[in-house]
Amino acid sequence: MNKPSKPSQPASTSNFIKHVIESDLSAKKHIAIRTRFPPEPNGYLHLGHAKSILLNFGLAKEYGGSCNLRFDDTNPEKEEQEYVDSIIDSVKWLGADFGGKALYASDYFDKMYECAEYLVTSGNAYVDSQSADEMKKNRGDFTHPGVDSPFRSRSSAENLSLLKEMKDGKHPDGTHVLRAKIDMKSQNMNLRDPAIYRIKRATHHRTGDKWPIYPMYTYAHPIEDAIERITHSICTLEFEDQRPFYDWLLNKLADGKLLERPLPQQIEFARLNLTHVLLSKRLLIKLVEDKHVDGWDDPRMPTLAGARRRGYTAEGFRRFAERIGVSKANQMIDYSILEDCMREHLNEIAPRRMAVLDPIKLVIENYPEGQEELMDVPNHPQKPEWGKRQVPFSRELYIEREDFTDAPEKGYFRLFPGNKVRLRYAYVVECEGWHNGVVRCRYLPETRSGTPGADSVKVKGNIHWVSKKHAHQSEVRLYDRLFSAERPDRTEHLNPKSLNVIQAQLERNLAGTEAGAVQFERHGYFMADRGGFNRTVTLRDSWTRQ
RNA sequence: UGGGGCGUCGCCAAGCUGGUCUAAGGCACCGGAUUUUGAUUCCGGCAUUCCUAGGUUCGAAUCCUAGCGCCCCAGCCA
Repeated sequence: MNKPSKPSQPASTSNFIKHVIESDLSAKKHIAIRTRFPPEPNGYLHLGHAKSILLNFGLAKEYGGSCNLRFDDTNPEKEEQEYVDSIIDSVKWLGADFGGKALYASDYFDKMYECAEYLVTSGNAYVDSQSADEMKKNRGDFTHPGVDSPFRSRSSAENLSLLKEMKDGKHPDGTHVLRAKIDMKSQNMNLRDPAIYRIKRATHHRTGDKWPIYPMYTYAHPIEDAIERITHSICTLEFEDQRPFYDWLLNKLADGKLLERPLPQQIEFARLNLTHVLLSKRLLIKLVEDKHVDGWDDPRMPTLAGARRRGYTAEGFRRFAERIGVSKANQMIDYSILEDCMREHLNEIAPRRMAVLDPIKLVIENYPEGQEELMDVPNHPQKPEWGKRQVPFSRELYIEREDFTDAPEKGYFRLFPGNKVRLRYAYVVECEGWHNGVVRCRYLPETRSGTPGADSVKVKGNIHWVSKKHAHQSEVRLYDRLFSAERPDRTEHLNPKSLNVIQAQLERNLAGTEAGAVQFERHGYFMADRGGFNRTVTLRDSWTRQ
């Protein structure tokens, strides 16, 4: 018997973020690092978020620092408590330690507003009263510099009273916006006086109707980081152009003594791209609303809630994150890598069971009618310490339709007339033929597993079975990828065969409330869910692949 | 088109203050061994080459120059 696999211990490879952290630490810039995972509560967490979560929390753990879970709830129109709850749930499930207390950008609204007044009085921000269209027009484009707003030169006294009026709800939505005063001619579009506060009469899921104005992400995020004393603010590549503003803002505010140094540093990495999955929030919502799937936690969904029901494990995700690494080069990861990580972990933790998914009957003609035996079956062939269980054996069994053929192709070594095969953990049988949909064979009594004669007859094939009389019928959901296209971007790419619900015959030990992950031998890993089993991932198969 | 990034084996990815790089590791793939899961495990193989072309140097994936390719930016979204 093989030794249990040793836990794969990938020498945690280095990456550019670790270099920055290590040099900051050795330069004593920080005594300990603090990172953060800052989702907007406007949807369910998906596979892409897993990379970010594992990166941020992983770094904190590796360097003995900490990592905050912070909701970036600055746009009340899109955000809901339902999302907050599901996000917390998923983050915990992934095993991330955020100290048990989630933080909220909305808790800093007062401080942010105070900072805004400072910016206005120090001449670094102004209230613009152009329409959105005018602002857009005056921003210019890649080749043309923007032009200053006619309101750009308002006095700071006027700006301050206008800002206060905005805050006090004296102006309708869209009539004014607070802008940072930087450079309308900057080559970086983000520095052409970015909007930092807008008037928006929307009820916030936490602050209710207290605020008629809300800070923009661009403005809020750096302040959130600084307030929480984040040392390394890790985000995805598309925010690179935002970094100059991040630094500009924080330095102004630190100069004004509104924030403390050392200031957080933004670092960008490439987001996860996976083949065959779609992570666009808009389309994910469409899948749910148009009932292409059964909710956000449908096991086919690329959400963490769905992955969990599918049977994916947090440890599997950790291995995945370790495998794919972190860099600034856009990556396109094949979905099979994720599956392989799950398979690798499940192989270590899933007890083995027998289940016939596509049953046909097999009758052992020379086995006494009415006789039953209990076979000792190991719960995990590589882990004898997991013990054995007893599985009833009798004259009539279910076997897998695929395990019999009357016209064997070259290389096929399972059941066909004249061939011998072992009924796993039981006897070797010889196939006599096939009649009325029933496979007939004779068993060799001396070959019972575990007895001295077990190996007296050598066979290549080894198939699983379930005693017909003792079988436990159950619903099993076989999942395939949701999208057949490698890079799906519309519902037309949906795989019509992504779900196949069947009634399977399981060994009776699978009945009842036994939970968690199991391996159906020779099939794959399955997760008990809602009265049945979900196929998490199949076993590797070098035969049908040929 | 202006700006910001990125380009090392089929997919990721170390290396990038020049020599120990005829380039680490993982996945995939190809052998071969073990195996009562065509699974697992084990052992072996797998880039004279680092987007291209020049240059600097005794010596370059690492420095310089010029190209090429891909990604991101013109929300009162995040």
